[in-house]
Amino acid sequence: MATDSWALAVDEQEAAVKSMSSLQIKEEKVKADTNGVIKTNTTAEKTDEEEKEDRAAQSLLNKLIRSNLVDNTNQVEVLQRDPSSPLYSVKSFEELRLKPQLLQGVYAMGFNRPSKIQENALPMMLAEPPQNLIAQSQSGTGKTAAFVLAMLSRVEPADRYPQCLCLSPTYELALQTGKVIEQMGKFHPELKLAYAVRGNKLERGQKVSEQIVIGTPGTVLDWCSKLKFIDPKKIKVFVLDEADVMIATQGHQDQSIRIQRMLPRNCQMLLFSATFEDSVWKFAQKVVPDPNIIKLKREEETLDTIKQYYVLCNNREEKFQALCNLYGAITIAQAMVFCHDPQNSELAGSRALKGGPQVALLSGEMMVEQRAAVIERFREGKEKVLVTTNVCARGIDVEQVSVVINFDLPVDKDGNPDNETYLHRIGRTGRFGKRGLAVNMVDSKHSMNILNRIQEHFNKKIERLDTDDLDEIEKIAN
DNA sequence: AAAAAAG
Repeated sequence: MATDSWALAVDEQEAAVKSMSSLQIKEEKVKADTNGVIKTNTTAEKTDEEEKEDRAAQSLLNKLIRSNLVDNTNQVEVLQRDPSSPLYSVKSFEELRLKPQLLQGVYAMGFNRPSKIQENALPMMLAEPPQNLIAQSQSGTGKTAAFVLAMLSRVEPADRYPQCLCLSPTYELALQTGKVIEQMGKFHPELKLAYAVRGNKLERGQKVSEQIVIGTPGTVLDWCSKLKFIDPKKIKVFVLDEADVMIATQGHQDQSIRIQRMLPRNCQMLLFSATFEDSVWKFAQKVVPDPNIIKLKREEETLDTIKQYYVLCNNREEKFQALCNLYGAITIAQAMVFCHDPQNSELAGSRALKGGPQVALLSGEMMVEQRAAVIERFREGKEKVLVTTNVCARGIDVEQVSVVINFDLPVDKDGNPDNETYLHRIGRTGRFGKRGLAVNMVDSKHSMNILNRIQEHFNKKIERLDTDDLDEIEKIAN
């Protein structure tokens, strides 16, 4: 019997018929969901503070609504480790038999029905006994909400110690995901969330009493081992967001795996990411025992809503000039400019964008308080352009971002193209069905070569753009 | 190369 041949089917009936393989796959097409429009409540005058809260809530809502709308033609592949168990897929949240407070939280966030990935992932994640899951699907398909829901449904609010642990690759993403957890869990008054991130210090000997912990790898590792703020043996659900960077050798592998080893044997592991490079994918299957696997195929289709261009420059100086020429176009909405390192961000911000009032810098070198303030201002639209590094390449969700500029193309430490980071970076735009624009700056034979290899990898033409032709730029930006 | 630590 060939264990590696996946049975393909257009619907569940066919999948059942074709179950001769020990592994099952389900593939289906879905139609766009047309409902789910949410309106802002614009009644009487409100204080600044209230308005700020409203905006934050609205943006969170829009983000989550999106997961009900975006994945219109995607195909889902489901691979179950246990072929004898039926392949469940839910079309409503009621079918999941969630705690009433949690269901209330789900609906309060504007969810009407599960997104495509959630239809399959939720029953798998909530099954008893718990099963591990590795899931790949592009941004905006409801990954965050899916694993947040899994954590919230497993948690026992009466127990005052950490039971669910979620790791994020960056400080900013941990804050963002934490907000989703808080929102969705807000009808459980006794349920609390702790942020295990840089700058969040506890007294010696203190214990974390919050039931859910979101954090970055270094701090979480310290809290679990050296500082003993968390008893890792009591963790029931372990989530790796942006899982591929979390377990990649060049990423946070060391710390993530050390944390994983401290967890109990029966701890449920959930890995989510938009990208899994081949070797990382294999490693993921090695470190996660008996995983269920879900893939939302056709990741290249995300690129269809994003127009990609490149600008040819002769040297770095010309890149500054080109970026300067683009300023008018990119401030129509909001833009993110990605640089190779904090120094280049600094230069791009000061020299090309003149450190303008609309421009903000964000890099890992900065103090966390400052980082939190900058990302908050950018979310609120107080800054139009965020000049940053790979720290913001993944997961950061700011709806108004319509332009991504790769001031430096993404490369790994050997100087090879970093296709995964490229996809994540340009995925900061073109969301919610909106059009997005990505502009890549090329300034040498070497970087042209990198760009060509990125084109080949995604099999997508990246066209040349002349930054001296302002009419053309205006046209594209609109 | 960036990020990630109370080192």
